[in-house]
Amino acid sequence: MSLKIYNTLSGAKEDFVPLKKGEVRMYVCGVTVYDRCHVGHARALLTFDVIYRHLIFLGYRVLFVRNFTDLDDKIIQRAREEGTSAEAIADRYIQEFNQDCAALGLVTPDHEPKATDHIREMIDVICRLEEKGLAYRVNGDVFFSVDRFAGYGKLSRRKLEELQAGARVEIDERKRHLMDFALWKQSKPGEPSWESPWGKGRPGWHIECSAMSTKYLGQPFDIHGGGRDLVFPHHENEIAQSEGAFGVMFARCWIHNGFVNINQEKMSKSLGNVYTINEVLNRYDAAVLRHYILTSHYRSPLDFSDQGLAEAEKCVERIYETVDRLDRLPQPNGRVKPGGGLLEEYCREMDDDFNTPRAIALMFEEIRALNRMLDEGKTEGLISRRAALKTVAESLGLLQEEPNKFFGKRKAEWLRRQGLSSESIEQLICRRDRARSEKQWQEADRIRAELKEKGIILEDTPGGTVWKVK
RNA sequence: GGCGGCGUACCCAAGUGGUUAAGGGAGAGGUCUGCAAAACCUCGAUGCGGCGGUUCGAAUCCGCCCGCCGCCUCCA
Repeated sequence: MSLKIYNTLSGAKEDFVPLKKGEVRMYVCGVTVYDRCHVGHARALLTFDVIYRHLIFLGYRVLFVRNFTDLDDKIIQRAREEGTSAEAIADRYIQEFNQDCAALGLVTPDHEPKATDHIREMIDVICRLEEKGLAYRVNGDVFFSVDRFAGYGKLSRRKLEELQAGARVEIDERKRHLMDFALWKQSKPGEPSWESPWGKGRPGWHIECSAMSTKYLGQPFDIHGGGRDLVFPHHENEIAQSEGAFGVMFARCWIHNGFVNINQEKMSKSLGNVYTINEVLNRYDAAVLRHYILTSHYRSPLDFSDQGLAEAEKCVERIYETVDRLDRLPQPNGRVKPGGGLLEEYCREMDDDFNTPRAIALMFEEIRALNRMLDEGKTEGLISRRAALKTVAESLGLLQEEPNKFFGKRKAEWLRRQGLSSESIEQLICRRDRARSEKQWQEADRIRAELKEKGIILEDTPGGTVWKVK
């Protein structure tokens, strides 16, 4: 049993063997901080969060780096529009990003380098490229010379001729080859700029990831990830720069997540169909969004919809309900060894290119089995199976809090919106219980209907009446 | 124009050569319950966009066709 990962570089699932035994070095392209993050970002973040969690589950030490692109045309433009500095824009959206990540329950990378903190390193890489004849200057700009790098196109499986034939890029006459790209740009007035061997300017987009990944992870390193859209040109160019500069392989395994669509269309600002993470999390628990995203395989396109979110919410409630039931069983002292076979099956599915839909299916099969045991009062093996279920749910990041807290949050939020107090509800429940004990069913049902009007559902359990939100 | 992907039940979504095509949601029937709710049980695609082909055997491989999408330009 071993981990297999689909490697964009080879176009096939491969056995994953890290460079150093027991240790994985992973770099994931982060965000350009010029606006709020949307569910597309959430998918990328969650995909690599789960990949990270599975690597940890397998017992690897993981060194995880995710960058911030805080230097970019869009940031500069935004700053101009708002009459502020690029730095202020970047800072604001880094903060927003950190809030989103915390709300999503993501693990924190070991390093989150910012491009602007690594100008020196980028300049060093560009100098190396110049020395090797892979870069050339035009006035204050420096370009990478794609046809001097033999492997250009190997990640996106494109040939330079094909790119040339179909390119719709604006032709920059100063470039030797149409696909040459900027390593360093001469700064225009009012733009952020740094001193360099080529005069005042700023780095091109791709060079930051080459410089920062190598700084924190060395070269080569094990996993490089990001959204599908980054395959070309971003990652292709990173490879060209890094392998060109250092003469050794850059990243060994490339992982790319699929896109989020809205009604079969790409989510984009121009189409006006963007859901921000914040908007979704105002309406649903983070586990709901996570569950929704993980029920599709990470490489498939995912169609985002309100109906999908609502369904995911029911699934997540089911998980928490079951864990809640299980948690009422005795809690033995000391560690319980997870049992029942779930862990092995879970591992097998996740080892197959992170098949989270299958992993979730297994979890629900176990949930059904455990609920049945609880219904029938069978307890043999239940404690260890509970431990296994929780381990799996935690490893997927779907179970990050106690059921009480999960349901409590929803109740509190509902009460706040409805302007109700929990006391008033408890009171009604008390009255109903009294009516029930006196077999005044009409009165009891009237109170239940009254609460239902307010979106509150009652459950009469052997341990008393509990209430839930809708 | 080049490259790549997708089309599985009412909806979402696994499965990529071999017993009865996962799982979830919705729906129907049932158990439990004063009645409910939750949970559990049962049912649900003789068929995997269409047509051919390869094979003892295909949702799964090949060809063609139809429909949809992405990348080639900033983009998760």
